[in-house]
Amino acid sequence: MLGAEYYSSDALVLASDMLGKMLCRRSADGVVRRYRITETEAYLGEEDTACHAHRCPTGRARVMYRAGGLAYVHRCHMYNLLTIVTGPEGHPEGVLVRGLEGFDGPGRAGRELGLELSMYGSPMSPEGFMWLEDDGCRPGFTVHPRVGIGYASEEDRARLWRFRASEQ
DNA sequence: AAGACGATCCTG
DNA sequence: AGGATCGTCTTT
Repeated sequence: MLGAEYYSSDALVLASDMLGKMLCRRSADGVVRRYRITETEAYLGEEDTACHAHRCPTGRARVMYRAGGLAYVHRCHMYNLLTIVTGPEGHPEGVLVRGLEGFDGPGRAGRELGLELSMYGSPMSPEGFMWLEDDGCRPGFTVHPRVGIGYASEEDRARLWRFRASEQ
């Protein structure tokens, strides 16, 4: 089980590191399901014009300003997406979960996890709804531009901050 | 109070 | 290419 210290690194380091980790979800009936993370994206601070917290510290992204290890659940169209808050308090960053094994895409992953907005800000720990476990899997990966951020600056759109685990 | 838009997905 | 569909933010 990965504890609070794990989430204190920055989102760029953690986005690739989370590939292959198990995302564990305990549902209301107590059943725990585990999903391997296959795709992520990093959102890195106020300077990142693609980040929800860019010049907007009081809106829905306010949880990104807290110390890493919390769930930032937010709605996009009809789907709830999961971003895992990372880094130190006061620096808004996080890792968007864009794919789980068998559930490609952030919306599909969120739907499978049964994400609800009431999980906003909950800790990534067995005390909360979800947590991460490391079972030793260390996949190779490829890097890509982030998706769906047409509103961001040209240089931020060009950053290769999306990470996909290689097929094995 | 009303409108615009989105870190998406599905269908045709 | 376009519709679904709702929370959040912006504008009246």
